Amino acid sequence: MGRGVTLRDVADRAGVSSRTVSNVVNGYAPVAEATRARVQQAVDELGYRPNVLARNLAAGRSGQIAVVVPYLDTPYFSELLQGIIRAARIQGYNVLIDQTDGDAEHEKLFLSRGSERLLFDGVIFSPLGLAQADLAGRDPSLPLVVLGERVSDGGFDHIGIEDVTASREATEHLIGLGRRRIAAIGDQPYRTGEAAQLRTRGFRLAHERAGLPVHEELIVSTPRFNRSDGAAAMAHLLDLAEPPDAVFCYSDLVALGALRTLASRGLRVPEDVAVVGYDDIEDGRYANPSVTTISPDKKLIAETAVERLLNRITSSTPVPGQEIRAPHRLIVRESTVGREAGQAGQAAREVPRQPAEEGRH
Amino acid sequence: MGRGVTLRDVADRAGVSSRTVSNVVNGYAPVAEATRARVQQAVDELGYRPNVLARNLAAGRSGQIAVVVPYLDTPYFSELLQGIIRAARIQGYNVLIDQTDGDAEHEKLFLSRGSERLLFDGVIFSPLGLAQADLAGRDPSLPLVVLGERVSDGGFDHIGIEDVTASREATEHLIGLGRRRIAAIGDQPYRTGEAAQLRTRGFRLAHERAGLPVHEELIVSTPRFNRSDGAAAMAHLLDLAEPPDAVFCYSDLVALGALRTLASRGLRVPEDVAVVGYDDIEDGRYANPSVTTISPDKKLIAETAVERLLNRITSSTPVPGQEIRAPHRLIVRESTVGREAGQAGQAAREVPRQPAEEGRH
DNA sequence: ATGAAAGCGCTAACAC
DNA sequence: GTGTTAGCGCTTTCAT
Repeated sequence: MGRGVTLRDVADRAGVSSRTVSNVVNGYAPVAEATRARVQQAVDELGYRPNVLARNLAAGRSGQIAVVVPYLDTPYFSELLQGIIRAARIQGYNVLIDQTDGDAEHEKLFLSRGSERLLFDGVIFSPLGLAQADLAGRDPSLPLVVLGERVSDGGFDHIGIEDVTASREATEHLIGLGRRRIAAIGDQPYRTGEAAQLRTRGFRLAHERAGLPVHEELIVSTPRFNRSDGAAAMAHLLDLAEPPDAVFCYSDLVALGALRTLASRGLRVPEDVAVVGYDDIEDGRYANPSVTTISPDKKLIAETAVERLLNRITSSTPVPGQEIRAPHRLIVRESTVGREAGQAGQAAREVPRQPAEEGRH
Repeated sequence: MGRGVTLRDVADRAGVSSRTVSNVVNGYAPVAEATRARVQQAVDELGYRPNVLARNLAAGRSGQIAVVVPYLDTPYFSELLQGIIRAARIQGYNVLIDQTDGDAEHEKLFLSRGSERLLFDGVIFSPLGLAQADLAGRDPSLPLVVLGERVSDGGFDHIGIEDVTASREATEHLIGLGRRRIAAIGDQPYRTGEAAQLRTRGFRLAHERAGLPVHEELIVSTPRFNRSDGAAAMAHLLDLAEPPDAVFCYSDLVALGALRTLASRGLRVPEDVAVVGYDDIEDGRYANPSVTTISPDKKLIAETAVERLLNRITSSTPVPGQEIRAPHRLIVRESTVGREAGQAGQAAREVPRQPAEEGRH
């Protein structure tokens, strides 16, 4: 049953050469209708299945792309991954997953090793531990698309949203609500925390434009962007002499953690503290209260990443690196404006609604 | 830089045959120390990297396993996947991901095609659309481990938890709390809804043992196990003349959706309605209220799945299919017992605690 | 302990 | 249009 039936077997059976069988199977060169039928019949009878490995070896390509993310169980990445897999499959590519746990060494290894040469034809990479500078040490022959906040050096494509703008908008939303002691959770002042730093910049910029002072003690750093970090940071903020009346969280996960702490302390959201997140993961839409957030166009990011990468892979001439900006929106939900009157008691099949949506960019 | 340096190049450089280089690189046969050093030096100088494809073709294995799940963005699967990738990597295997969207045809295709012969050496498969019977039509030569609620037919290994027992325990927990109108969300009475049916059986069993009647109108079916299904089902239940005072949800996602509806309706959890979930995903631990749940040992499931699969792959003799039961626990959290006194106002870095934990099985 | 050589199964020049 | 054939880069008997 398909075990070990080779192209040659089919060729013998059909009384043609392996070349012709190859052509029939791949639809490459034109083949006479009579021959094609004969070959096809032999293929069916023998249950022939091409050996992908051999094909790839001969063709010098693997038909696989690798996706490297820090954490797989982070909703943002799994949602992105889902889009990437769908897009890749349409183009006939398989997707190999690697998870780095944010470890810089692991990430570096992945880029430097053409090691797995031919195991994958290109990489979609979402660095975390890696600093911009580390990207320089990569294998230049490896087609690469980077997601997140690194900047293209010309040798790869980079896709991201306008972090500074988005963060400014998020903060302005809070300011517009009349909040004046606004905290920020997620800053990462060290070398590789570039995403975080952009968000902090936007946070400051919003204050600046509004002529408001930034309360430095309300900017708290976290090692990661996850729930427990958010919960701990929120606890810290609430223990301050003058706690914040609003929080801009650098991820929805952080926001969810913060909400958890607020609930434990018996504080009301948004009355006592308004909360904004970042990423628009599904958890945030169903959280209680639902989370106001910056929503990057993940589907577009995924599709563009695949498209650019395949373009790089198949192009015979070097492709100049592009900086690509994906659009984002601020989605306003309960964690900043509260539950709208009448939202309780809806029709049976109705899903929690997003009270308002404001398109930007 | 690594482009096209072959074994033969290294051999020439070191003045040995390619056989010897192969031995050195793979550490197979014993090699004289002097030769090994010379070869190693040539390898380093030339920046030689083995071509995985060629190696695999020659060796007749791909060094890859495929993992097939219905949805990637479902936390339960992404958490599982994370464990699988880690375990596989330790054994030197790469992981190829496929997402079926629960489509039975897609799932069937995957099993029947030795199509991608040699693209992966085996499959870890979490079927959803596929019924037990469909598993029979698979390529018998493909090493297979099935996760979830199908039963091994002897040709593959199956890993799952005791669904009936777990569901009974979850329901008994609710009964023990004095609830008498207990609903169940997630039943799937059709052919392929086997996981759901087991849970419904456990649900009934608990009632039976307690000498309590099952309120049939409180068992509601859902197409999937996700948040929106849970939210809609809960809305339906609340619109009944006699709404439930407790709900057993067949996944944490369903529970999260239900919680969302309850909050929108202004109902208190657990005072008005107690909620139990299934899967123990991270969202549930940080939800507000945190979700009491059945916690399968995901790490063990992932590791066992990889171990069994690799065993199948490397074994020269046929391995009889095994039925493997992974342990589970009922983890009691706020959604059934409420917030413990004094939980509000804890130390800064403290993460929301699980009020109580009860080991079972 | 090491070398020579035959494939693994397919693709793609190169001929006819 | 179709056959011939030389690899793709590595593993692996079989000698030595």
